[in-house]
Amino acid sequence: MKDETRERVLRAAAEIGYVPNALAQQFARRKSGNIGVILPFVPKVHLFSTYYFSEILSGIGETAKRCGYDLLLIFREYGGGRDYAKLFRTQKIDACIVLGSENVPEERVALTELKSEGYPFCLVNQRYDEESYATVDSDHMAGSMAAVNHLIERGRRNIAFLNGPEQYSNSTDRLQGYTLALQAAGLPVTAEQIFIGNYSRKSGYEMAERIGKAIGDGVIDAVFAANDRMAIGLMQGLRERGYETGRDYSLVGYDDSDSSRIISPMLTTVAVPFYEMGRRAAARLLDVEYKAAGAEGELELLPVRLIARETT
Amino acid sequence: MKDETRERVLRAAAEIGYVPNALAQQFARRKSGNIGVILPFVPKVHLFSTYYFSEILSGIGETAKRCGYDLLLIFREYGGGRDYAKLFRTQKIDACIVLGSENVPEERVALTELKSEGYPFCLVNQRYDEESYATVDSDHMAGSMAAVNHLIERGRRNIAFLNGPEQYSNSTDRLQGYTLALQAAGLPVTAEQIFIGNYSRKSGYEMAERIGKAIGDGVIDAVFAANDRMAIGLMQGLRERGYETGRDYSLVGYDDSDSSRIISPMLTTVAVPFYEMGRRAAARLLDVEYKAAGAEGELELLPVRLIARETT
DNA sequence: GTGAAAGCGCTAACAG
DNA sequence: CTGTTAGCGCTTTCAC
Repeated sequence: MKDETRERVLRAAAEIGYVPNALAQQFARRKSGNIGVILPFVPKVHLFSTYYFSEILSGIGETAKRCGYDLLLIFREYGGGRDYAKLFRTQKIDACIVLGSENVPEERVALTELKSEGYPFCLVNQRYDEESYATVDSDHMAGSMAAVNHLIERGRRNIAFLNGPEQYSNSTDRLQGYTLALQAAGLPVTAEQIFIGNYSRKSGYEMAERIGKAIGDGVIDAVFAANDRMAIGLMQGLRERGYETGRDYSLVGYDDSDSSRIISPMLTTVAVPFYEMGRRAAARLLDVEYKAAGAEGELELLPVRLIARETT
Repeated sequence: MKDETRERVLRAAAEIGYVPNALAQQFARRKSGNIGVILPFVPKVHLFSTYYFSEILSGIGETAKRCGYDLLLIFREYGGGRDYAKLFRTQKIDACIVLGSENVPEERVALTELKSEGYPFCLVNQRYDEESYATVDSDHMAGSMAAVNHLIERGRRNIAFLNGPEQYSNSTDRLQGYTLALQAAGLPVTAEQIFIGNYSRKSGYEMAERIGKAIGDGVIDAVFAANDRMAIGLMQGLRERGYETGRDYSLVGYDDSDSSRIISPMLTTVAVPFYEMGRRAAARLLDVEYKAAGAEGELELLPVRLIARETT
């Protein structure tokens, strides 16, 4: 339109103190301008305390802001439903990112529904091999192989694995990486070397009883833990039993969380680009340029990096 | 209305798969149903990584959900404006909670505007003595006194204080508590004993040079740090210089963060009810019952608790 | 207790 | 390029 007209309108608007009403805009446009972030229910732990979510969320926030979207937080609750599609039907959100998704029946139902109804969504840090959803994940298989290979290079031969629950692709990916690395090195993979926690520090701590015994018996000389929290809990538990990293066993964690740098000895771990994962998930949903750039594949796998520190 | 009518309507709605449109509801009601949470810009640190915000946010989320509100995250950006009032004018939010507020001119302007226009908002963990805003804070003066008294009881006499920037009431409150406790014990308060960091681990780490020297000179035998992150950074820095807690100095942190339990030796600290603070702030804004119960005062001060651990 | 209708403040489509 | 107008899907008010 004519510059002068624009001027005139703008001036008039300023004069009467006009401010557009976002509610009316959203209504008329039939777009909420919100991107929903679905957060899992984590009992006891106040969710964000986990480094993991915090970083991803920050990444999402950065991109959402850049694209003119607001971030709507959806807290799932204990035993609460997963009617993600309803959020779209009621138009509360235009797109959504699912964090902490887990491969259980009701989650699969919810995601299938989202997909079949054509709502834009993206998973972060969880893959479903049966079904192809837009996903941003990191290469945890490679990360796990790197962790185990690192232990092998350090001369360790009896490497235990402290994994998380199998409903997370994170866990199964790591198991695969662990197994592959051992096999490649010609080392046996035995069920007795594999322990399952729940990614909490407490579960790592409690595992110290069994793992400590195995170390004492000389059947384990290193542990690869599927996240830093469990690694740290384990380290503390083992210390109480008189076992020290370095002297009695080597230890590798996963996530490169703040804690891994704080504890002593500092934890060797695998750095995951959580922030970047959040950014990409949001960009895929919101950023026209990013879409145009052809992030074709349904699954993006980001590289991870081993960070060698004192526990190895 | 008649039960039968209700039934009939509900049935018809189910039949045609009717779902209310939240956008239209919000528009017609002139209520967004959103509570905004304003997050400070923290350079470098991806905000949520801080235990502090994570906990508060979880508390807000719990209450918002209970009251039927959604949580809209507002990320401030570097150098970005603080036009909080605009969020209300555009009707994006019905109420808001300001996290990480800091006493600087432009923030005061923004808050004054909110108040003068009568928008409902609440500050968390930051007080303004000049102006009375709805606020939920913890009793950091008492917490600091408890920390310092604890050191005194342990026989320490030359207690340094590693504080944060003065634009946070947190910092000034702690300074006051520190000062009061020393005075009550008849100990001198000298400027040489007071150090200022910025609440980051790095700033604590860097302070180890000066504090280490003071310990070496025998003029300091204990440090009270205004948060755990700085305490931990300091501890690491001092360790590199050959000073160990217990043997060479005592140390008290603040926040009772996860990290305080993870490091070794475990950090004596002050527990702050962050989660509860978030809950209350939200309840004050949203919960009719809570309002009715008469949370009259503009300022709520929650109690904190000293947690004695190994560093003292 | 029920039905009808007038907005809410914008967007988008269309005529001038 | 500009001005006009018909909705968007609900809530609320008002008759009945």
